[in-house]
Parts: sequence; structure tokens; C-alpha cells
Amino acid sequence: MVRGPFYDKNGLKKGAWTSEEDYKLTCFIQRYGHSNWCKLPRLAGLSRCGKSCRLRWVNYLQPGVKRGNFTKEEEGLIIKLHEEAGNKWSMIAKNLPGRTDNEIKNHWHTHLKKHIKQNPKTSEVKEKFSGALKRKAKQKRESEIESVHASASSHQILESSSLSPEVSSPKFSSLGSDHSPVTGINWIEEDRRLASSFETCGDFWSEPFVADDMYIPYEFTISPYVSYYDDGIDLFDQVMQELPKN
DNA sequence: AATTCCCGCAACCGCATGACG
DNA sequence: TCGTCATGCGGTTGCGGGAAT
Repeated sequence: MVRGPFYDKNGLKKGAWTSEEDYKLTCFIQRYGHSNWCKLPRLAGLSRCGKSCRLRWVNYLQPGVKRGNFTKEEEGLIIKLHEEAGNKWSMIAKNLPGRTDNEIKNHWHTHLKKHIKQNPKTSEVKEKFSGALKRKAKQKRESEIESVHASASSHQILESSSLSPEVSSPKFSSLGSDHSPVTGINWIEEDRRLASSFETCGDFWSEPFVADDMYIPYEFTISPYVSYYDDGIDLFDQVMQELPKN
């Protein structure tokens, strides 16, 4: 159901991701975070562009990503938010924990659109909502920076990002299974195997992540990873309250 | 049983925006 | 202030499974 793998003129791999690539990307981000998507593929030993890695992580590998059918409640919320804000898929996704913008967009085009008679609100509503989103995003970025600095100072992030079954497996446990929804990998087993490899093979973490120069830039030594699911619902409520009552 | 057609969804592409020097 | 680069977002593509014929 996906495009077959191929290589472009720059030698970058395109098309469907393999379970091995998923594994490399997941392990690398768990350990080093993803502060620089451009450098990440090379350091992780992947022949992919940064954008491709980011998309794969955000839409598929990221912890908490919910797969499967949309509930009636979720569909209702999508319809409502789409009526208010239009094709702001990322905003809509923030109001549906575990759903990605891509998945919502696909679901809209394949299921919901055909059943919905468009009822666009005024441009005033859209502009106000868009402006509020930007303000909120700026505030969030600033607070994230403070948070990362505070955590880095106590080494908590580095500790939590080290790969162990207790830490890494919950990334997929929210799916109700220890298996990746796509790769079929049993991540608990994989983590055990990985931990074993780490104990018996001292250079595991230098391959394939750092194949060439054995150097991890500073930005990868402190994970900037923060909760993906923020307070979008609060924002939506706030904006709706600001709108003039007709 | 074989073929065609349609649909779902993962992934790609181009553009807009923001950060940084 | 301007130019460059990285990132994020939304639109689109195209493969493959399943339904229809």
C-alpha cells in the first residue's frame, strides 16, 4: 500500500520504510533526540533525507501515535474543528491526542469530506484562530526552551533517554500491544535483545549511529523531546470564547 | 479464476515560516 | 536588514489490497 523503495539521484532512499530503518530511527531518537533533522539521518546510519525521517517519526514511530478506526467522538471533533478553522490539520491533530495531522487529513479526504456539506465560517473566525495559534506557539516554544535547560542541568533527560525496556517500551504500549503496528516488531523483545547486545558488544552504539567519525554533536546529547500533545483544547476553548456572540 | 476498477493510506513535494548569522 | 538554512504544514501522488465484474 506504499511506494516501493528506490534511490534518487542524490543516493537518498525514497519510498516505503523497512522495519530495520524504523528500528534505527527509533533507537537513535530515543537516545539522542531529534534536535537536528538534517544531520540525524547520517548519524543514525540512514540513507534518508531529514524530512523523510521527521515524517516517519511524527506520523508513525512517535510514542503515543494511535492507529486504527476513528471513534464517533473523534470524527465529530474533526468535523467541528474543520468547520471552524478549515484545513488546519496540525491544529486539529493537537485536539485529538494520539492522532497525527496526516492521518486526520487522510481520514477527512477518504471518509468525512464526502459526508459533510461544507459550512465555512467567516474569514474573521479563521484569522482570529490563526493569530491565536501563532501567539500560543511562540509562548510554548519559549517555555520548552526553559524546560529543556532546566532538565539538562540535572541530567534527567539523558537518563530517561537511555534505552531500557522500562523506558522505551511504553512508547508503543499505549497501542495496547508490545508490537509496532506496522513493523510487527515486539519492542520488549527487541529492547531485551538490544540491551543484551549492548552488554556483549561494546561498540553497539557507535554502529550504525556514528559510522564515520564517532562524534555525536552536542545538540544530540540533550534530548529536546517534549510531550507532543499539548494544550490545544484549551486554546480552542479560549479562542471560541473570544469570538463575538451572534 | 482472472481481470479491472476503486479506495485507503503512507510517503513525497513544494511552499511558508522562523531562526540564526 | 538581508540571506541562508532548517523545520513544519498542507496538497498531492501512487502503490497495493479488496471489491466488483
